Amino acid sequence: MERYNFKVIEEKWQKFWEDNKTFKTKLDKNKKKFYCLEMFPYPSGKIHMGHVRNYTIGDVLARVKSMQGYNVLHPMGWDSFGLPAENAAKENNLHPKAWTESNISTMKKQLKKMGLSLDWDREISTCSEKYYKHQQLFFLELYEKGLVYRKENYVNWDPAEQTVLANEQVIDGKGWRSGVPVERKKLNQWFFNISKFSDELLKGLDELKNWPNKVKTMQKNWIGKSFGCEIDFKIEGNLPINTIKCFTTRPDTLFGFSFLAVSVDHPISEHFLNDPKFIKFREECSKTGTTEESIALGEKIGFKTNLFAINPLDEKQKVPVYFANFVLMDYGFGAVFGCPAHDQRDLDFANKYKLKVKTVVKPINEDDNFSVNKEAYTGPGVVINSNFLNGLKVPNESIIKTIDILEEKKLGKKQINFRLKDWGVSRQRYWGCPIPIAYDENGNAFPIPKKDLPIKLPENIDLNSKGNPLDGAWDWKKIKIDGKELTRETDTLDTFVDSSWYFIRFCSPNNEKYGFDYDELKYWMPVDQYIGGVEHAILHLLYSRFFTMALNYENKNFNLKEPFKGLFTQGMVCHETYKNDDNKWLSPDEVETKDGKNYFIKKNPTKKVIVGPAESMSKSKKNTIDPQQIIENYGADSVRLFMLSDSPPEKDVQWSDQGMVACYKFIQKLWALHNKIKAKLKEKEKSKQNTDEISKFTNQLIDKINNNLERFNYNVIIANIYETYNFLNQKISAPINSDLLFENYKKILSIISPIIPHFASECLEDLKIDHKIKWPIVEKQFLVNENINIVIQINGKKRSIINCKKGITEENLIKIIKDDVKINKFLQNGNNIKSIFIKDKLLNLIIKYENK
RNA sequence: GCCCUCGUGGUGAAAUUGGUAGACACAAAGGACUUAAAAUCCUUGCCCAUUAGGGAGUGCCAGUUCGAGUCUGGCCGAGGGCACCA
Repeated sequence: MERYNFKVIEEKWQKFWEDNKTFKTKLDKNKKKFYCLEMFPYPSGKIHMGHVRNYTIGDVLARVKSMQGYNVLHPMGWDSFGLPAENAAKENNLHPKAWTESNISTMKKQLKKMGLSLDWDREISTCSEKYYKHQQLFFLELYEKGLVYRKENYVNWDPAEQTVLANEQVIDGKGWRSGVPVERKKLNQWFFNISKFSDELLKGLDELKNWPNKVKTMQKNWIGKSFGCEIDFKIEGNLPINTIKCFTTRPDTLFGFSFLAVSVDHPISEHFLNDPKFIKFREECSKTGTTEESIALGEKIGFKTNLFAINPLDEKQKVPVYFANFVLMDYGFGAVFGCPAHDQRDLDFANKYKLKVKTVVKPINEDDNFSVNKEAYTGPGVVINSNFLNGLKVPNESIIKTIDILEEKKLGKKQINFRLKDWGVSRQRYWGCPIPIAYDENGNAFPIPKKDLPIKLPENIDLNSKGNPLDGAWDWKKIKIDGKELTRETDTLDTFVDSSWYFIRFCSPNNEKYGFDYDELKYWMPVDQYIGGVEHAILHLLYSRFFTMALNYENKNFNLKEPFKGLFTQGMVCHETYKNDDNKWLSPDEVETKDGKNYFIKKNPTKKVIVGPAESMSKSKKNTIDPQQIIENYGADSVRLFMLSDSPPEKDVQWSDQGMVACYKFIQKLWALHNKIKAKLKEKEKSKQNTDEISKFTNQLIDKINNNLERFNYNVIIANIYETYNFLNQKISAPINSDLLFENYKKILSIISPIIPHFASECLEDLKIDHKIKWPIVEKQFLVNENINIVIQINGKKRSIINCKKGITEENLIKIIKDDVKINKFLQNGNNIKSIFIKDKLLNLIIKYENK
């Protein structure tokens, strides 16, 4: 027998699949569809282990569904706009387009080496004008529907990338990609009106039964719906300000009112612009708002005005008005009423400026003298010290009643507020989708006529200019529309826009007229199973949901609200980290170990290596393993097997060289077994011995795997396959009926084929079985076992296991166990006062011992 | 601070509805084959016992139950998300 030569065999089958267009998909209304999609990659240069894991999980599912008779759409493309291309262009003096295309070509080859069942005829690339021309048209359509608008706004400015970031892209006050503290800057920006769909985005989550709760919770928190009311506070003072509007979720604490705080960007600030002290205060706020320390400390600072706010429920109560750094202009009305006793933030502020703290809610168990000093009380209880509100139950009754009172007196009204803000999509960079808008000399915006689309990116451009290279592209910028001289918008769209509809494009990737074809959209969408990293829980997944709703808005033909019916978020691939004594990262290639505990530097084996914990693979920590190397060394099937072994797919998996080798060896063992089986089949054995055993095993295996597939327990499926090997390898030495062996082995091969497709195809061909094999159907009669193990417990403790006929009665079982040595001794000195009998499973005898 | 998830051998982990805890694999130790190594195969796995067997045991403490990894309450620990959101 020859060793299994994965190099030859994998190449052979990959060529076969490509030549035969095995995975090409067409719309076929007679067949049930299944749309399986993995998040498409950014073409950074090479594929990484994260891709390998993601695409293996998806590929297994796509292949299984296809074998089960579904018409499977399983496409792949490239999220190919983005800043790294511009940076690489500067470094290597290579145009972003050339750099991107070269990366795509490399990565495509790598993906093909994995043996994925992808329909490459549907390949798309977001940086291609064939793709983005439709995006520009969508932009104009949304503009017409009023879902896109332009406004001057404070934005998150990333000084390293010289561009604007969306709120979602700011993490701990830093740019999500650059890691540099974000600054505040006022700019004219294009926005998508995502907040219009706040409620819909929130409610839609309830319908997504096949989404992980974790992701739904994250989106729910991000949308941040809160129920409360708006209140107009009357203002007294020497300025022409009559009222300030506030939003509050706790109107029931109005009698604890002690100050009113507004944002420095609040409209009333215009009355203070002549006050140098205020200007200075405002500068301080914009600085502290984004620096690291201020976020960590959360220090509250205020600027006292000479205005006073009047409590609407008690006109005698007048409190000072402050500007405060903690009040955000873009939430609520940019103003809050301060009740320090029942809000920690307000309490911190009140303590700093020595403001009154009046307790108006007490916990149920406390008496009326309860008072707050250092810690605000935010829990449930009863309203006190609040005149006509006294005695109301906090929170539900008190809040609803107070709102009723305020509405009745026309002092306020019920209000629901969302945390979700509109999505700023303007980016000051070259390598992105141009925004189809131009301006006249007064800055008025004009949409570019649809017939003039696409607006292509100019290719000759000075990438070394500061800021956005498009600003200097005068030939491109100047245009004439209907005789009017206009200047193009030079900002490009956030690349998250590109990925917000690519799953729709895959349905009709070659439709030149429009972004999709309604017939195809209707057949393929929604995506049945979407698979990707949990890091996109909010950004990409929320934007995609919004974009789908926006396309659906005022369009009866579209008829799709949620793009992803099922979502699965896989864990990351981790690896130990290594450092030398200069605290510099070392790659796994640079270190070696003999005992698996102590690591040394390869070039200098006397130097010890500091081993850090396993972290997700990243270039900066140098703890990456190059999939290409691994595939070359062990083959795609081995890597696929390893990616699914050991850890459940939703959890992080730790890379292990030994684990990888074990998978490689297992395939070799499977090949040896295959050859033994092949030899056995040639014997044409007619034996009827143990004929049921192998059919039972196979059918129970199929049943188990079906269940595990449904629950994404891929690691358990791999364990089932190991069990199968152990079983067959043992049974093969005894006589087996050849016909039965063939039938069952065929089923077993079909089950493993989605996981290790090259290997399985080779074995099938070797036995002259058609490679287009179907997923086996469980023959239910084999799921039943005639003999069964029943657990015998004495006082709840396992004492014996009895093998007997299925369906045995309690009486007969008791008769049998009386002769069982292990059990008998427990029955000797006691009375059986009770027994619990679970048919075919368990018998628990409760024995009372006397004299004990 | 708030919200969510998770704690099972030396390691990664299994265990549909409460019913044989540790499947499957990695590592380790011992053994077989071999002149030797590699490869392969077998055994072991916490405590007591020569064996037979027994005991403890799923982060900790209680509870419900004939029976708890699984259910309930409290505590401890780890990871993730959000964070002046009024």
